[in-house]
Amino acid sequence: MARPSNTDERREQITRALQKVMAKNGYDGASIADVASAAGLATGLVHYHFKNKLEILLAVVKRIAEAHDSNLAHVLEKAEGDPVRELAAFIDFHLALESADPETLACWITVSGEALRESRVRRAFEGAMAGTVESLASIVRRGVEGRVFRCDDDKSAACALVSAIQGYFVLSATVPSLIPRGSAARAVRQMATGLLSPTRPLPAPGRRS
Amino acid sequence: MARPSNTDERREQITRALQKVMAKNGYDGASIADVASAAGLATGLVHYHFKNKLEILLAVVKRIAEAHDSNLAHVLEKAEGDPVRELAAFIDFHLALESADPETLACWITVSGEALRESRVRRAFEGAMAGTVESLASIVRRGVEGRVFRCDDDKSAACALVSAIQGYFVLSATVPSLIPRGSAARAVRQMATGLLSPTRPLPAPGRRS
Amino acid sequence: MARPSNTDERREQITRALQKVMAKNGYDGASIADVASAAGLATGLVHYHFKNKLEILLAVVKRIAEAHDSNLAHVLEKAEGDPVRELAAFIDFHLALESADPETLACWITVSGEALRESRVRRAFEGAMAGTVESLASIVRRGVEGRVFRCDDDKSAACALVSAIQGYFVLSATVPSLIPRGSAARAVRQMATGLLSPTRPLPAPGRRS
Amino acid sequence: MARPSNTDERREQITRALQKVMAKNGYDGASIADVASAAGLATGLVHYHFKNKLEILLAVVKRIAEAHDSNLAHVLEKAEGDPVRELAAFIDFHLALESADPETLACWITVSGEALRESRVRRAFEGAMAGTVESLASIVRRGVEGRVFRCDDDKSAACALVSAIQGYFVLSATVPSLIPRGSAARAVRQMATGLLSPTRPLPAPGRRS
DNA sequence: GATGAATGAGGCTTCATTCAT
DNA sequence: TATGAATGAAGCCTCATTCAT
Repeated sequence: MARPSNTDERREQITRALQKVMAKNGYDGASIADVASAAGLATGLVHYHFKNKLEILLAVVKRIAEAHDSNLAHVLEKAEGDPVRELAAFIDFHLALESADPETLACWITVSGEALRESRVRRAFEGAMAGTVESLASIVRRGVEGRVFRCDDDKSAACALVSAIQGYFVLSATVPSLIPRGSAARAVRQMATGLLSPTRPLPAPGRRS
Repeated sequence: MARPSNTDERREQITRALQKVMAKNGYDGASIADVASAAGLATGLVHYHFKNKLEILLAVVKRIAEAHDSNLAHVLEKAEGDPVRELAAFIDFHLALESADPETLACWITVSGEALRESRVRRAFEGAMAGTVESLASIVRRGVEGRVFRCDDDKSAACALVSAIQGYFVLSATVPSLIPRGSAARAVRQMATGLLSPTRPLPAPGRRS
Repeated sequence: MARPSNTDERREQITRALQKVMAKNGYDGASIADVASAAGLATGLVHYHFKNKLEILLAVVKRIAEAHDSNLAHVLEKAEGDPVRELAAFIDFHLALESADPETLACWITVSGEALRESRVRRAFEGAMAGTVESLASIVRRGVEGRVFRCDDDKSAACALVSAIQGYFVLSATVPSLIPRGSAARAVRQMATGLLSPTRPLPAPGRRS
Repeated sequence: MARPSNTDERREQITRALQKVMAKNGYDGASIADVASAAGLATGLVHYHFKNKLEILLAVVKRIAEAHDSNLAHVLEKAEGDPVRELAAFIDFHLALESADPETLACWITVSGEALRESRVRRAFEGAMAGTVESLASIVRRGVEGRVFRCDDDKSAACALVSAIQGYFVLSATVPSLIPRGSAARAVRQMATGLLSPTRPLPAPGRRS
């Protein structure tokens, strides 16, 4: 008797549309009209499915974070619990910049900018970053336990590598020509070496040492 | 009878004002009215001294970059040409986050966001980043020449360390609680070790090894 | 197979809901969505039972007027046809403000505002007021016939007392603190005294003494 | 050197415009665009001179109240301190409805409606009503002191007459045909008679006189 | 140089009403 | 009857920029 609810689809559509528009125009530059039109919907419908623009942004952050976490988990699985290979996979997963989705990248930089001033965005951003840092810290910790890494502060080490990754995101999204082609993952692997003094070299991507 | 031109003062006032307002509200969120009021000037005057809002932003970028470069140069001078001490000084200069000016930090993150979509901002941002990378690359190069570092790609190494620094900027401005207190400089020094295999340890700040 | 029509119930539900919402938010401030939700119905259903928002408002006016008239009639019955007691009952019925339903009161003020500009609301409002005035005029008339009142214009007298009552409605709904507690009915009874068996006239303006 | 400020004129223009538009369309029905166009100004200018729509409404209330108070004071002056004449003048001033400005009248009813739900409007409305009541109460008090009135509660009496006046406002603005032509002032004068030198009281409800 | 009023486009949001199911 | 998604027109407000003085 009633129309079946398609709210979830619509919300997904709208979220995707904001992500796309925001990557090009920024958050403030992404008007609801733009978003609606990118989603192929009427303007009013956007506010039927989202209370306001900020909620869409939060949905975008959630969306990106969830996709990231799930992809990362998938990649880590292949390392079969070996911290050395996990670390390498972690780095390569994040810094295969050539094959990265530039839209998501730009969006993420934009999100970090909004996190500066909107507490709810900050919270969401923080959650995502904390999760990523913790995920890496756990790899480090297991490596230390297994005597393949040496490190007295896994949190700091994880945070440093995540910072390097985030910094590469910024550079590759804004001034990619500054990054020698293909150098990112390799350099971060070397930096990880400095932090963790691994007993055997970190494997390069694709290679299964 | 002509009044002495005070254009430079005014431009400086306005630039400083945008920097302040932008740190809190972002670039789009910084209205000319806000800027004028923060500068203690009338609205109309802003557009007398700047063609439009973008020009003020470019002036802000220039201002921050120049202050950065000059401060960095000053800090490096104290290392008396010793690449090892210069590298340590470079890292400490950027990552003494506790004493950093949060306004400038937030502003810089914001600028990187604008660089994503405004070509002139991107160019200015790129210039600043390129200068910083090159400055570090030159330290590395001289270290390699003097056999205190080992590294076959100074550009990549410099870029990696600058990325790490930029990443720490983002994290410290948005989710500072994620960074173990005081860990940033130390961790980056260790990462530099991995990149450059220095013959003697990088000195901690203040210590003259 | 036909479902028994519940249109009347639904219309009543919706009408009650508008009355409630309107008391708090005014007519323009009462969105159909608010009304539907207050009625526990789906939005679309409102327009199934009412052509448009105005029709609901008219139903509200009708509802309030009918309840008023029926309650008033009931109260007057107790006076057993004695105009003096009827008059007192009429006044007390309207001005027992302490026990009045504030929702209906606010709603009535709001209706009077809409009557200013919507002819159909005005007509409905006018009908209600005319009925009330006539009901009071009839009491006065019978009092005059029975020599318990003196008054040569029952319409004017009734209108004056109804005005006083309406004025008290406005004040008690907006600035109740201005009305000395419990004074309304008493004062109007005294005013009725003046109208219906006056002692000496106040001089008209311009006349001295 | 600078343009002379004309803010006061503009604010007055805008306030007058809202009063005019609001009399016809109500407060919610008076769009800023309507107001601007009625004032012969650009839309944006309205918000340059007023923070928001509510502030304009408050200015309207203030405007009406001040004009009222000043006109009333002027009228009362002519009564040369004689309470009896002052009372008559007070009543006639308010109830010369034939010569009243219908725009202001409608506006005042509308204001009372907004006072129901907006605390700042309520405060302003209350201030105006309290002033008027007090002004009348003071007349009554002096009349009692001078033995020309009998009344043990000047506040209640003043409030009753002001209610009657407010009620006449409502009726004359919405259903003028209900008021016998020219009866308002006369009837209120008679009601004042009842309040201020009553002969015998109406029986309270429940009592069977 | 300086002031601050003026302009008008455009942004976010709300809403009455319609419609497919 | 009932649902709730969909539409698109306004409405309020902000703002970069211009301009008269």
